[in-house]
Parts: sequence; structure tokens; C-alpha cells
Amino acid sequence: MASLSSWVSSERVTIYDVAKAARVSTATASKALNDSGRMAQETRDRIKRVALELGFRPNSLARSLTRKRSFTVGLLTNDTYGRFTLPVMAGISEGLIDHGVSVFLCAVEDNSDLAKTHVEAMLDKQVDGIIATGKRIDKPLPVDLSGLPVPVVYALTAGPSDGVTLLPDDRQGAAEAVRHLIAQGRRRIAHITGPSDFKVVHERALACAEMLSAATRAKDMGTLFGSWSERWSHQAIETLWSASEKPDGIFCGNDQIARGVVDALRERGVSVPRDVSIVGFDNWEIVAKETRPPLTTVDMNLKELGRQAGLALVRLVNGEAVEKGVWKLPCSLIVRSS
Amino acid sequence: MASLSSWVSSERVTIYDVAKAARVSTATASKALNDSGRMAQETRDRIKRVALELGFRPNSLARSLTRKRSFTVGLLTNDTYGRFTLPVMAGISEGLIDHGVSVFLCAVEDNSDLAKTHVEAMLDKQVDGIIATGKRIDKPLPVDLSGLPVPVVYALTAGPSDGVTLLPDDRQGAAEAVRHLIAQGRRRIAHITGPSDFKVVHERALACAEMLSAATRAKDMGTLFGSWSERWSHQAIETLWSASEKPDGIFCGNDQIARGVVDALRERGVSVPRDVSIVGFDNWEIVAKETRPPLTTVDMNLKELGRQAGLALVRLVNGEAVEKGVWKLPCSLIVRSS
DNA sequence: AATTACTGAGAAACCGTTTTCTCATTGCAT
DNA sequence: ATGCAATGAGAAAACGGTTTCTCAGTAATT
Repeated sequence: MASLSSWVSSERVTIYDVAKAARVSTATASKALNDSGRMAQETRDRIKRVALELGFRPNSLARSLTRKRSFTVGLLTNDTYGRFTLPVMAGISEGLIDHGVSVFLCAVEDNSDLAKTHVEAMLDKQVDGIIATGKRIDKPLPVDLSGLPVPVVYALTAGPSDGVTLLPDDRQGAAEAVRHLIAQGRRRIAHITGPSDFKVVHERALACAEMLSAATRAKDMGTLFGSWSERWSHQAIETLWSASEKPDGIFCGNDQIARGVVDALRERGVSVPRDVSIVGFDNWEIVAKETRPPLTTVDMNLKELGRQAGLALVRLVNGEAVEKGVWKLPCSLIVRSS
Repeated sequence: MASLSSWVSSERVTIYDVAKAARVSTATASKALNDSGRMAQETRDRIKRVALELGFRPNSLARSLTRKRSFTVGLLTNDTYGRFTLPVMAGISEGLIDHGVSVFLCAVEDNSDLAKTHVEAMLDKQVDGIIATGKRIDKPLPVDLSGLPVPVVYALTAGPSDGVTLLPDDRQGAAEAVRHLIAQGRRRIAHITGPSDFKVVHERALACAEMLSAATRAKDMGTLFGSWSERWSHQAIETLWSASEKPDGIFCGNDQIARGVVDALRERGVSVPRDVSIVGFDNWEIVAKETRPPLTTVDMNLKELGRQAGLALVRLVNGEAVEKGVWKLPCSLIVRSS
């Protein structure tokens, strides 16, 4: 438990205090502490030592005012419930603190006016840039962020084609999943997934189909679109198991479906993974780890995605070149027992 | 879709520009725009009009520097995965934006050094106050926030006894749940809940027992402690249904358990809600709404809790009196079909 | 007519840093 | 000795606002 009790003392130490104590001007003090300007190394060291002794911490506000750089960015999200956004946000926060950058959190639901209010507040507070994040990669936030005086990065939400957008590589993740099933010796592979109006559903289904058509040894038993629910899993298994030829490997659109599939198979006396191998998607630990057997699944590395989004924004703020368009970040296969 | 394209134009308008355009000094301009100082109403109106025409937006940094008030607070969380924190954070963000206050998001996991870094960064940025939030009401954040030069409020995490802490009223929520079961005409009520080392488990179990011992018509069939899993639900139902006298109402420690209970009962041919009524806890919509029948459950109003936390902090910052100790915010019973 | 009270507005200081000049001093080569 | 470049440090002007104080002018009172 870190103690921060040094701040108990009353008034903040300013650079004037440091300068006075070190018997130099504030100009010299500032330069010494920022390793800029020219002065005797001895002077620089002395000033730094004094600053340390006095517990000097520069006032960010004052610094930002002159530097015209606030080391602050805004994070706009329309997700106040889901479980995908939190890791992304955490990744952003963690990735940026290393650069001394703080993050303004703005939760806007789908309220366009609220979003506008937040953006204005952020701009008033002189953010260096903005990150937009959401819950679906095929829906934009309820506010147009183009034409702002600061750069914008989109993470896990739809952005404009000329912007920088970071998304998980659903196709690669799905491909890994199917490859794993094949590597496990599975030959008849089906895909049970969610509603067809989700973009991720298509991406994953497409990659699954491609992978299977390229595979010489394995056969594609088809894709079943439904909903993100265990109920749907039961229906889907009902359908698949009423056919004569049954799959021995199932790739599921998410962990919830996978969980339902495992349960449905158990009810039928089909053993997982002996008779059928299952791979989920999301690595939603509360589901994946609790399933018996624990689910093999695909992790979207959302925290890393957030971190990358933060770093990309910092690069943009610094005027460095950043490739426009959609960046697909790799997913990882988490092998458990299913 | 709100358009913010007005910012496309190059340079920001400062109060100097407004003053010049209105042919007054910056002092007068400032006073006019802040409705402070003394001047002819006509002058005030004219300056405001000019400011509006020019699209003047005061630079928050500059303002904060003199006012010694940044209209910014820090939000510290150790939750980067769970589903409880996000609504709390959203509530905080939404509650504070109305006061012109922005929120710094700091995700610290259980890393004490990282937490300290974040706190220092926030203090450097002159936050007016800090909100600590987490995933469990019985675990504190990995950093000591007492003795800071700014006020602190704790929401959904353990705080010091002399601080301000906001928590859901688990007891009241549990009592509502049991009251509902009794009102439904249930007479033999059991409680199936999670691990006994969670404080919320005890709170809810205690309230449940109290409610039942006070009820003349209903009988307490006991509490079963287990884990937060559907697996445990099946076990618990196995246990309860192996006794001669079976419950006709079950209050579950969370929705996941409730979901498992509904499923386990269905497998036994017991109808919900005809034979047995079920009430869950959390109103975890993805589970509660998907269950067949949809779960009646207790909502902790986490967003409102976040909002209240934000408002409490603002009051502290303003030097207004705020009652120390733990504030329990009411839960709401969400009646669905179970 | 002289004094007093009030009104409206501006000058200047300030918040805490950074940064651009300026300048005295020193060391070195001519 | 003289000129010149390099060095070390400070004065002052930003940054964009707010606030205190001053003061000229007008209105009201004696």
C-alpha cells in the first residue's frame, strides 16, 4: 500500500520557491528541471536537488498553458453496460499514463446532445486528442468527430474511412479457432453463431468458411445464424444432431453460445472434447472458465487494443505519421479443455 | 448526429479578441461573461453577443489557473474486467458533466505503484477531488487516499470509516426480493447464494433471514452458500429437492445462480413461476432477460450510485457539509416473469 | 455651490510555467 | 593587447484568463 502522505503539508511548492531556495531565477530553475537551456552541470544538479528536497511538483495547468499541450486526451464511449469496453478503456489508460498523459472519461450513451456537450467540454479543457470507443464495430458514436482541431482515434467502434480505427482481427481469430479444430483431428466442422446483422458475425463466419474450404482434410458442415444466447445453442444442436452426419468440431460465435453448446451436448450424452471439440470466442472468463470442461476460446486482446489506440493517438498528437484506415489487431487462441 | 464543424476554423478565439471586438478591456469582457462585476446591462449584453458571434470558448486551463479550481476530478478503479464498474463510471461521468466537471479515468488493477503514479498525475493536473471505485465492496484500492489535499469519495469499494462511501443497500434489496416472494403467495422460501467470503453474500443472506423470521406466513427453508455459478445452482437444487419438504420460492444471490436454478428446475419438470417463484440479484440484463421465463431480479441502480458519488464529491469540493460514513442507496425490484 | 455616494469601466497584478532574448564574463586565438 | 566565440544565467514577455483596485464622471444630498 503506497503512502502519499507527503501531500498532507499545506501549500504547494512552486517553481518560485525552488528558484529562491537555489538562489537562481525561475527561468534557470525551469530550464534546469526540464534539462533544457544551457547552464553549468553543477547548477543544474543543485537546482534539481533543491526541487527534490522541497517536493516540487510542477503545476500541469500552468505548464500546459504555455506549452499549448495539455498531456490530456478525451475518451468517448457509448457503452455503459457491456463488458468489452472496460478492458479497452483500461488499456488506454494504462498505455497513456506511461507517457504522462491523462484520460478524460466521457460516457455518452446514444445521446447526441450529451456527446456534443462532452466534446465541447474536452475541447475547452484543451485535450490533445480524442479516442472514440464503443460496443459494436459496426455502429458509430452519435457524434461526428471529423473536423475537430485535435486528432481522433477510433477503437472498437466504427470510424470514418480516412480516420485511424483499431479493431480486433475477427477473421484471424476465427481462422485460428478453426485451425485448432483441424489440428485436433476434427474433420466435420460446423459454425454456430449470432445474429446476421452483426458485422463480427459475418467476419467470423467468412473466415471460418474460407479456412474450411482451403482445408483438404476437413469438411464444412455449415454455419447456423441465430442469437447470442444459450437458448439458441440448444436449438442449433437440435438441428445439427437431427441430421445423419454430425459434426465433430464446432466453432461458436461467442462464449455464451459455446457454453450452451457444451451443455446441450452433455444432455445428449455427447462428450466434450472426446466426441466433439468446441471453440468459443471472446474469452469471457466468467463463462469460459466456468464451463465444464473449461472452454478453449479466442481472446480479442482488448486491453492491448486499447493500449495501441492510446499510443497511436500520442503519435498523431506528436505529429508523427500514422497509417490511416483500419488496423486489425491479432486475437489469441486460449487453449483450455474443450 | 451533432455537427461540431464550427471548430474547423483555424485559431481559437480568446477573450482579447472578444474585448477588442466589443471595444472594451479584457477585464470588462471577463466580468460581462461571468455575470460578475458592475457595468451597464447594455454593455454586458453587447459583450455577450459579440462573444457568441465570435464563438468564444474560454480556455479552461487559463481559467483554472487563477480560480484554483480545475473543474476536474479523478476516477480511480481497480476493475478492468467486471460488469459492475462500468455503470458506476458512466453515472459519475454523466452526473458531473452537468456541473461542468470532467473526469480523469485511471485504471490501476491491483498495482500499488501504478495507482500512486496515477494519483500523482491527477494531483499535478490539479484535480478538485477523487472518486475511488472498484469491484467489491469489501476490498479497498491498493493505495491510501487519506491525507490528500483534495476530498475523496468511495463508490462500490471499501473506504475508511471517516470517509464518504456509497454502496448499494444489499439488505434492502434482499428484503424487497423476499417480500415479493411472500406477496406472490410463497410460503417456503430458500436462499441460494455465492461464496461466504463475500460481504454482499452475508448482507443479502442476513436480510433474507430477518425478513423471513419476521414473516408470519412464510417459512425459512435455509440458506445455501456456494459459488457464483450455474453449476452450483444445479447442486443446490439437487440438495433442496432431495428433502421431503421443497421450497416454493427461491431468492438467489445473483442472476447467474438464478439462471442455473431456473434451468435445473425445468430439467426436473418443475415449472417457474407456477410451482416455484425465483428472484435473482444484479439485474444483469444479458442473463436476466434471456432466461426463460425472464428473471425477476433486484437492480442495484449502479448508475444512480455513480451519479450520487459524483454529486457528493462536488459538494465536498464546494466546501458544503457531507455526512461521513457509508451511504446505502436503495435497490429496485425489477419484476419480470419468474 | 459644495460635498457625498454611486456607477461604469479600465489598469495592472496575478495564477505558475516556459521561452526568447539579452548580456556580462570567460577563454582562446590572433 | 585585441577581437571573437562560447558560456552561464537572468529579465521579461508570453499563455489566457480573473480579480482587485483605482478613478473619472454623474447623480443625489446638504
